[in-house]
Amino acid sequence: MNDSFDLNDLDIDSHSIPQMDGDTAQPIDGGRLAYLDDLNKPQTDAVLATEGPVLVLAGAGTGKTRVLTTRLGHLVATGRAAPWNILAVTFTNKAANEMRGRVETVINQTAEGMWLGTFHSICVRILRRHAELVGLSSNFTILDSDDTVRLLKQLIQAEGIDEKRWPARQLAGLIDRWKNKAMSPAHIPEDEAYSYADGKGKKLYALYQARLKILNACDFGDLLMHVIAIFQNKNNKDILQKYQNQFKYILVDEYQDTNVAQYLWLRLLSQATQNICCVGDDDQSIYGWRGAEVGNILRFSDDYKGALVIRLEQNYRSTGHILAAASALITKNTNRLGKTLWTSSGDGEKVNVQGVWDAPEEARTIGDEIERKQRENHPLSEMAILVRAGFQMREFEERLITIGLPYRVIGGPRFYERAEIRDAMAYLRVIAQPDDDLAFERIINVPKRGIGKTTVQKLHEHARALGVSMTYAAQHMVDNDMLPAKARTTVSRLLHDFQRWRQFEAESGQHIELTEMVLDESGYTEMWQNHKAPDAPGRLDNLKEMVNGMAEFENLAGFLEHIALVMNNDQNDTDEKITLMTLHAAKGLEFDTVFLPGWEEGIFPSQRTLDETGINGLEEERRLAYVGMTRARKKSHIYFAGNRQIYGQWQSSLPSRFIEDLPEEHIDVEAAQGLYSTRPQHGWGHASENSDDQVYDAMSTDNTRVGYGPGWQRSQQNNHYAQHSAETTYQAYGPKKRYSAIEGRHKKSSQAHDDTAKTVSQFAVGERVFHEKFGYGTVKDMDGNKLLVSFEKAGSKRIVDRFIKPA
DNA sequence: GACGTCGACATTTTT
DNA sequence: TGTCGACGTC
Repeated sequence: MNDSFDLNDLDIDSHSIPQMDGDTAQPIDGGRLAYLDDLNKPQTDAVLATEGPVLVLAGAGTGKTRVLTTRLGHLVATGRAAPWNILAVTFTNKAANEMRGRVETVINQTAEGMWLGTFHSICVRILRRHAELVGLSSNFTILDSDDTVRLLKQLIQAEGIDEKRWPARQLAGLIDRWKNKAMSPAHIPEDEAYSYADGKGKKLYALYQARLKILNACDFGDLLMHVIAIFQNKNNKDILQKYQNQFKYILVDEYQDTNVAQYLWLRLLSQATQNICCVGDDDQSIYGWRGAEVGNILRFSDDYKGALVIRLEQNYRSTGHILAAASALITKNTNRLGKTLWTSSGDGEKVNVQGVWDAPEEARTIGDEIERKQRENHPLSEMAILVRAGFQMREFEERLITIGLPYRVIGGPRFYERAEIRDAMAYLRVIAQPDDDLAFERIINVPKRGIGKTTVQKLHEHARALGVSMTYAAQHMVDNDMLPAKARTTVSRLLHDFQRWRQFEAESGQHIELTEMVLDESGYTEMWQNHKAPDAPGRLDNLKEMVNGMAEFENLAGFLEHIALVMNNDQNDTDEKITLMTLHAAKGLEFDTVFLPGWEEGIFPSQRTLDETGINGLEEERRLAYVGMTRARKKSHIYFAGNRQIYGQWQSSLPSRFIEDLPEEHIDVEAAQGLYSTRPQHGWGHASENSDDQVYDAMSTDNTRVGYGPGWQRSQQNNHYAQHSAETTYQAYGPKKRYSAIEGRHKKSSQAHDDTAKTVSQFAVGERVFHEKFGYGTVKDMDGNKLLVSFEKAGSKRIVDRFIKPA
């Protein structure tokens, strides 16, 4: 897929690439090195092969991070390189932080000076030094995707393009993809330019870049692109050479996730020494859709002649059956380098594959299994439910709430994406960088100061006419009396405020005091104090949290940069909770038990992926399945439902083809006799002898009936469950007393929580309560600590009282 | 500026 | 079937 760019075109070939003779990658025979003691042979080789290009193919659970950190430590400990001679790049800040911590353990000293960070953070560091070479000043702002979209929206409007037909988001995606491929506006081929607004894509891209320059801003893609441009510019060859000389050893984590731009960047930096060690696993490449090129890792040996390829194949994580099933699955992929994972930890338990009637039953089954394991003292923190897509989560959340199991969702809205945080940040950004129009515009009327659309429009036009930023234009308009009296006073006051804050920052450098001052004097805090929305106090708390968090940073600039690059929400709570997240988010993590629901055609593999990217997409989906299965240490459960509601429509579904990729000897197929093996002729079915409590639940979950779709008739012929379901359907519409009668039976089945059920709840019927997820509601009924709450927005829910607060 | 209505849309996501 | 954004009205 790399034919989309051309090395000659991008001028990489103007620098000669020295060829290695291959011998330089031999392990050296040093004295006894304690940190090597616990490494196996290939791991040791990977650490010791310091010279020349090395590709470490690290299968899931084979001790990749350990090799990386030991290698880094080894380079320093043996004096091969000073910390600042080492460049180690990762994709996420989390990975970078973890690596830093572990390197320090290995070498028993701080890794200070080492260039260890994400591609983006390292690029920022380089770019701040040479910003003027790409027309920026060194205090440039880093825009996030939200800013980018808002900026593009303005440009699209200015071009008179129908924003409905050609959404800004789409253009943002397109530009991002171009940047991932290291394509500047000049590089966009004609046919690609036509993929947006009848050929205006290329022009808008150019306009956007021009606008960014005026704003003294960069988006994420630019961080890489600008550095590449600087490195490739013949007028300053010395800069690339300087970095090539400095970085004697380069390490790259998750190499399979690199995109074209990152690949080029690495090639430019590594050409002189060829001392580059890339670690990755082609079988875990799951980010092709956001620009990652598996081809980079597949091609490594061609790119770097004489490269040493080391395979880490001993798996220390999963037991035999899990590993064998996952390995069998992944061998169905054609485009891979190939590894044979093995373990010495014994067979363990087979992978459990289970068919269920529908999504509610899937959630119930998993909930029951979690409770069963909990009774056997398995910690909740060692269990995870991994879904393909976010919409699958809801079912599980509701079930876990109903049965009272604590859970945590990874992903979702992040701290720094909250409106109040972004507003506060916008004030700080304008202080730090007056040209930051996007920030200025965001808060010009927040809190309300009576600067409406008209005034903003005038500022815009004036700024464009003068070719300056809005802050400057505003000052100009105030000075030259170009605004109506009222607007003039307000704008003038705001500009004065900013000047005062800027001055305070410059003189005192007290960024925390500054922030408190700004939030107070701007009236922002007051705005939320007076706000009557139920979440207003929470927002004030978030602001406090932000201010507290600032203590970690030396100054305002440091803080702003951190926020721009580290948008993560440190969810380091180690509480006893089940983890619920997407398969993508699970990469790199591990749990004793993993639940993998929704293995159905259309969902997993995702129909959309299949439609859009065909066989490559299918293989990526399969890798995702592989990633999911290999997260489990001891037990992996796979589920598929025969019916699922999609966009409100009941649809019958077929088990995922990935299930058929799993060898029979490594799985046990439960409660689905004649179902799994006879797909698809007989459709699916469910042959379990269901107990009454499940019938109750099938009804209570949607309060009317269980799923009813084309699968229904087929399943009726051969199992009890369909009959129960039929009865449930009837009951649901029947007299209400049946509800509580069956409820009694349900209680029997969840003994794990019956101890709490005997306690008396602090709440009373009729009391108004609040729930984090469902909002406000009223207690309608109670049974011990289980309440029936009618929520204003979310409808009636049965919830254990510890999830509820008094309103 | 708060609120209601209508229509489009509906994977995965880090920096 | 639900949500969210855009738009229009009081």
